[in-house]
Amino acid sequence: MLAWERKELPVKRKKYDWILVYSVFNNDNDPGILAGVLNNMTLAKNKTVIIIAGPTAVGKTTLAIELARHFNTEIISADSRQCFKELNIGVARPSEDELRQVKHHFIASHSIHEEVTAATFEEYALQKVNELFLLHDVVVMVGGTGLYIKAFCEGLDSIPAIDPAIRQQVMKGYEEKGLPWLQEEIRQRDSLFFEKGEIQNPQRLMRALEVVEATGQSIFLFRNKDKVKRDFTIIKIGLEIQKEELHRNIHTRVDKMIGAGLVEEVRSLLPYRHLNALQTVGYAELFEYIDGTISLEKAAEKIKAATRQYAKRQLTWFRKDAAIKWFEPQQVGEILQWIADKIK
RNA sequence: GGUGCGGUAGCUCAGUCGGUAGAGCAAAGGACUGAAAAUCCUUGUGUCGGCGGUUCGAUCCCGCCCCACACCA
Repeated sequence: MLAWERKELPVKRKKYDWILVYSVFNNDNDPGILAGVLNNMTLAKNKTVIIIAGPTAVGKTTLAIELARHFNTEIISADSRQCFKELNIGVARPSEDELRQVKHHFIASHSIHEEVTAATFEEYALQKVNELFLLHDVVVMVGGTGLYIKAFCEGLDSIPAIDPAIRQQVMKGYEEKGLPWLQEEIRQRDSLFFEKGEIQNPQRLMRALEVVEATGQSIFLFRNKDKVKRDFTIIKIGLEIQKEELHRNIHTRVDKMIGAGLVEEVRSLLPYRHLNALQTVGYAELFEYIDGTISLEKAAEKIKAATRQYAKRQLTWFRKDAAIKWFEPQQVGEILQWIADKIK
């Protein structure tokens, strides 16, 4: 067991490699590892991340495990809900058995009480990937959260961190005074966003407002800078199946989740229903059932519909990414062949 | 068997004092750089249960029939 492997080092990633070297020197005298560190620092260009994207219930987990075993490597999940340790059944976390087969990261790694965002993921995943590159040439990333994958591949714009007090004040204003207030604030402070932004979308308006308040600049002025170029190769694979089949998968999976005790899982999270992490398909609907507003059958129906809609949004997002090569989940041979061609 | 209430979009229902109809949800398409399983935008859809009658004109009024629900027998 490597001494550094378990530690979450609270450092910026620029310094990270040096800290690794330092800890390897101090805690581990395996020369192979040291060579790996040095090798990684000088020859990072030969490293590859294989990303598997696609809608929920298409079969991403199974393929990811197959690929990770083939390359004898580990998996970084890119899923905005499976990262919460309190959420299990409802977010279709990989089974114990699957997690035992291949080591996963960003699964049950955070708490619903933490603030986890695309920026959190970008930092976490970059750090993890560099760590894994010490021992592997290939790392597998799987997930359905398009924005997280994008943040990992291209980076987010460097907007300064916003004072939580400002954020709270903006959210409070919206809760109390509603959308017209938000629109009026934006009209006065950020005319650029008012003209070109999503003026009906409270979340975007609030973000834009907190950015002008904190920086004095329109959020749009932070945009469109050059994409970050990562010093490793990225291969993107998309999984897709016929819509009817996907819907069938979704429906049977929802029934299985409820059979597996999802209602109890949700009931135990009732005190935290206001948290962002619980604004999640499967949880929101069962809160209504527990409230007595709707029947269990109705809740199951709503979960199925919401999951179908979610899958559709994922597909809309991923389809516009021209870098993705699409396959059916069972085309493992073709996928491996395609990867081999890209890597060599 | 009798009485009552209803039959309108895929679903739940509104409506037309007679001039062939509209909401929500679902569906389809799309957007989306610190909430992203979130949030937001756009777009259909109809033999108005059936058959007759009255009327220039019926989904609406009248008659009969069919179906569902409730109650009474």
